[in-house]
Amino acid sequence: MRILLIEDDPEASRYISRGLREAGHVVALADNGPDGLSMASDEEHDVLIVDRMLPSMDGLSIIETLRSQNSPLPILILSALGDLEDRVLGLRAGGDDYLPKPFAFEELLARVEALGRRPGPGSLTTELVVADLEMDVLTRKVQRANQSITLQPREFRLLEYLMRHSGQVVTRTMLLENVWDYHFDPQTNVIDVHVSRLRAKIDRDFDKPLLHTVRGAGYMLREPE
Amino acid sequence: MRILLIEDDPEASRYISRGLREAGHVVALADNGPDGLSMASDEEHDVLIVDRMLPSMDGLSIIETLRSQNSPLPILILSALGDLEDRVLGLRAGGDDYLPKPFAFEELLARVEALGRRPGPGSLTTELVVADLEMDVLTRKVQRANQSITLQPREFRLLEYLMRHSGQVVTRTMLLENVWDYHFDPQTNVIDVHVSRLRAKIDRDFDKPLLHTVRGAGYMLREPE
DNA sequence: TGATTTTTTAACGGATTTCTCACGAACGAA
DNA sequence: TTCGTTCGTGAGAAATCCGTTAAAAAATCA
Repeated sequence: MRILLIEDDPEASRYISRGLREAGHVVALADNGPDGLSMASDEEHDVLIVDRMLPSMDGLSIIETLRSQNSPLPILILSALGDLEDRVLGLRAGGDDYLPKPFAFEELLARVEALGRRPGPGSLTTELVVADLEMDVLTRKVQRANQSITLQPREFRLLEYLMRHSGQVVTRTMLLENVWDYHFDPQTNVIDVHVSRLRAKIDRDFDKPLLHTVRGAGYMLREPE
Repeated sequence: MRILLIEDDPEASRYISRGLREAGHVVALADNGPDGLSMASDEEHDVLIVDRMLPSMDGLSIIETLRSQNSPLPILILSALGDLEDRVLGLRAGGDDYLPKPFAFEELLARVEALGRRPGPGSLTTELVVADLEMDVLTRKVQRANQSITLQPREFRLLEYLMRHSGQVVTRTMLLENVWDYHFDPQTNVIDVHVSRLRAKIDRDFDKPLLHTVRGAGYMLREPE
């Protein structure tokens, strides 16, 4: 795997790159923000590891710049700040994972490899189609049978997730995790309520329902027979 | 993957175990330290997830005890304490990875799977086949001889478990643990009832039965001669 | 800030699923 | 065969799950 490491501290840099190489990866180094950014823009790498704090250009700025250029590169943020708030900041800026320093090298390796394995955000399609239901993620337009449908933001995320997993059963846990960003069970029926409203919009006025409940398991969006 | 979870908070416990099961793992639960420790000593698990803070016996003590018994079990520590000192303590005690609460469920999953040294969810078998009986775990479709079969959720779990252990005798205890999440004997014939109904669906209308009872021992799903 | 929109919670009914119970059948040992 | 045990099945009871509505809470925007 080709990994780009942006890290100003030479000692940390040597330690990390050495370990990654031993694990069979190809590592490129940048010891400052601007250099790192231009290297990252080349799209020659599979994963970017970036230090949160850099002298000239902050790690977060690098991430923001890359994301504004629509770079799909998976990014792991290293930081001396371990608190939740900082984690959230990093992930909001467009980071994919966050590792507080100091860390066990194994942990770094596991996360980097996990990031590299998954298809980056850039590889996502922006136009989703299931039967006569269509969604354009960029313009946020949704149509069924060429009739335009207006969705609330949460309904939109819900439908997007269902469409990206059409033909599969989507469990409640998956929805909480990916549509609500809840990492616990809220003990309420939020999901049911939103599914109900979504149904009213995409299924009620049409012949064949697309959104099916799989009792005891979750929901499934699928093409009618 | 067989995962042992030691967690006293029932809500967290339910949430985590449910998600792990949905990802295709087999989860055993302990809600206190001593129970967890004795279960962990059985060497029946591939990964241990343990809460750092437990009422009676601290998570760290469990880890230390296991390590002193030379257990090689990979251990993931969950903790509300996110600071460095606590991480180091945990890893020193013999933990392999450390995850501060709150966490994204997918992060937990990725780490657990990394620890278990198995390729991620992609390689999990989602299509099970025994003779002319087929199950797709993702779409929840079950067919025998290309005839579609509708199962209730519990029947589905039961059949999935039997198929994943086809050719082996599956005991009642195994079923209670893994299909019902019971860690005690309910003193009723739940299992018999469900096996009976499952048989009606997968065996009754077909020539060769696949699901056999092994008197005094349990059941076995296997290919006909 | 206050008004409006959006999301979440709560309550309840209906439907489905699961469990329990009772009893009969099958099995194996003497 | 007979007896004790284990297993299978049908039917009803109990528990659970899901959908809807309305109202409260939170977020957004002017």
